[in-house]
Amino acid sequence: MTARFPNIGDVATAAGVSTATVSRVLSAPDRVSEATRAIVIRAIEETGYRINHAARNLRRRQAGGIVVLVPNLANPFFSQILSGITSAMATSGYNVLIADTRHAGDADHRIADYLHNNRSDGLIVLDAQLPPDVLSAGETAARRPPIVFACEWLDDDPRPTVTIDNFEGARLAVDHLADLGHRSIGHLTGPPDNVLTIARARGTRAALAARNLTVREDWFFEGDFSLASGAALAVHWLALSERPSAVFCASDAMACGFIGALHQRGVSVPDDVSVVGFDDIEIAAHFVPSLTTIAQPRALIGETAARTLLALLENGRTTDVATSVSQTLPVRLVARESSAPPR
Amino acid sequence: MTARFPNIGDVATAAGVSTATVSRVLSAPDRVSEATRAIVIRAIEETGYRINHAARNLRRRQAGGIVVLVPNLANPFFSQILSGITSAMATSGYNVLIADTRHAGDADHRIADYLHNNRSDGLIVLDAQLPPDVLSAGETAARRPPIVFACEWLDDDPRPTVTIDNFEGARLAVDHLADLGHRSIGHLTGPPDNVLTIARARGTRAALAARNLTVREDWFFEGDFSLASGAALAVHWLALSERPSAVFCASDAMACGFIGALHQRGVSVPDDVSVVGFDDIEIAAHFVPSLTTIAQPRALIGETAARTLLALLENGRTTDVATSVSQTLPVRLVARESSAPPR
DNA sequence: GCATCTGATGCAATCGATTACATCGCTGCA
DNA sequence: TGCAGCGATGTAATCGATTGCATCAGATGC
Repeated sequence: MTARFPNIGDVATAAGVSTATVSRVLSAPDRVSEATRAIVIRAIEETGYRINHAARNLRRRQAGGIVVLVPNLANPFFSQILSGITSAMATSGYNVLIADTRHAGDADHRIADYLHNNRSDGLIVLDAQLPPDVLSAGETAARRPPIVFACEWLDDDPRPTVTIDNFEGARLAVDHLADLGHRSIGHLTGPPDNVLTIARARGTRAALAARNLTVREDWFFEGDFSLASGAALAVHWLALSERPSAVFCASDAMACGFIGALHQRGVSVPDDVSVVGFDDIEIAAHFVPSLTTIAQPRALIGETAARTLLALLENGRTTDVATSVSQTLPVRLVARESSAPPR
Repeated sequence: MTARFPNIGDVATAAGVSTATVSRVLSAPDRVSEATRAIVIRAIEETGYRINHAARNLRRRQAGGIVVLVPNLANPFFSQILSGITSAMATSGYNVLIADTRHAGDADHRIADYLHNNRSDGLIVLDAQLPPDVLSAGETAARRPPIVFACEWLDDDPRPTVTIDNFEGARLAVDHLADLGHRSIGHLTGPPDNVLTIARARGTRAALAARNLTVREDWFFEGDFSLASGAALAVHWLALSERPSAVFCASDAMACGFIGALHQRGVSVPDDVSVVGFDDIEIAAHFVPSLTTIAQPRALIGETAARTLLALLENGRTTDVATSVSQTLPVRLVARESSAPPR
């Protein structure tokens, strides 16, 4: 019914060459004489030929795409990392599939499916809390596409990882508050088994200790990085008989939720309590009050992860060098209105 | 070097049947006797067989995925729509590719590539401001995969579109402010050639007129939906000799940017000026002050668009019915702290 | 002038799943 | 008994690009 799309054979006929030559013009232009190449390119344009990726991928025994496993697409923190990934992947020829690991529709078997070679050529994993059997570097790993971890990581895992220095970030936050004169500092954490939570909480404890400030367990509140959890923890904080004069939140979202809920209850930031966030998401600079936070180079994290994966893929095609590098990107403190000297 | 993955032939051998039967178990289970089906399924499990999508797509002459064109991945407004789309697509077998149309890496030719049938089986377009030749329903359209527009649309375009009632949303916002007693109401718009901008501005003007309130052109400010533009327009607003007592912003992001910048300059919301946003993004409820806004059913928009596209794809396979429906989803006002009676 | 080499190109097998068509065995009816 | 009909299954062509190997023309060397 509908006219067939031109295929490589049609181009070959139009150019008066064989399909092999057309294919070479597409994938290895150097192996074709300049004159022939020009003719073929013209024929491609005239026929309106578009390469059929399914056929190419089948023959090349590849999937043609990489998959990004992200814990929560709706979190603006991740969208900018995705931006960096897609930007770095744009010219590579690989498709970028994004899968929300916490999403109902994306059941476990679906994720496991992505881990299979003929579904994707590689993965960037932003969620290290997936079931261990899914991510383990175990025996079936040979059948799996290469994985690059970003933001989160698995302890003692040899695979390449792109992270920031979370420990240092927490130290910067606590030092900043201590420098302002705060002696009582609380901390809102992420989910307890999360590596980021652990690293940031350790950094917080270490920095407090280094400043000779007491580490009070009842000033550590367990959240989950979300706006809602920050708001919920504000209620717990208000219920304390003795409240810290400053709170370091393990994410900007929690910080915003926390400040918002305090505001609803007539508690003012930074007058009544100073707040420092983590991430420097876009809203941080515009929040009321604007949010002091630890900035992560989000786009750079994404780009770096993507480039590392591309290198792995390239490597896999040629030699079998085990490219395993861990890259730690810098964080910095951005001081804004939400932190001030205690009253 | 690496052991080959089991293919459909290996499964056939293991089960003692032909590849055709295995294929039928996979794609048309009804056409295989129950006994054989059980044997084949066992063989699939034993061999660890995974279907090769490249081969299937090649044979079926399809791309195996749909593409979502989104103007800005980093905007949280879109991420929830994407959530809805991926959720509705999860069980369909189609991959979901996300392309950021405003992103440097995604040049025009790349987008045009997606518009070609053998690159994607269908598109969901959230950005109606792409170059007209890219989206036009013109002569080459037959060679193109079906398109569903969502959020934004092209006027007089026959293709299916999922939107909300922007005109009504603007009316709700203005009526709310008028009900509170505001007689002078300004409006921050999106980019001037955007359909949403136009519809919301028309709704604003109509509602003002219906209330016998003057429509003052110097109280209409041109933004671009972003946080930064909201902040920039706050400066312009402050420069007015006569300021409206309320401002309706065409996006929550602009509203937050606007309020944040006013706060920096000592102007308080809602005491000095009431603000209403549009979208009800997650932060709206947690902002300081919490933001009165027009809520859009974001996940539902995504799901509806996805389902419409799936219906189109299904249709295309059987009959050639021109499925062309426009669906308008409801909006509602969420009153919060940022709007109050004028002083 | 002839053998050899090199670069360009063509031939044809191949990747793995699907599906039109053929086949086979069985039931049921005349 | 014979044959149509039907459900289940097998055979083999097919989708479109890639690539190992063969071929060929022209250049180079002796």
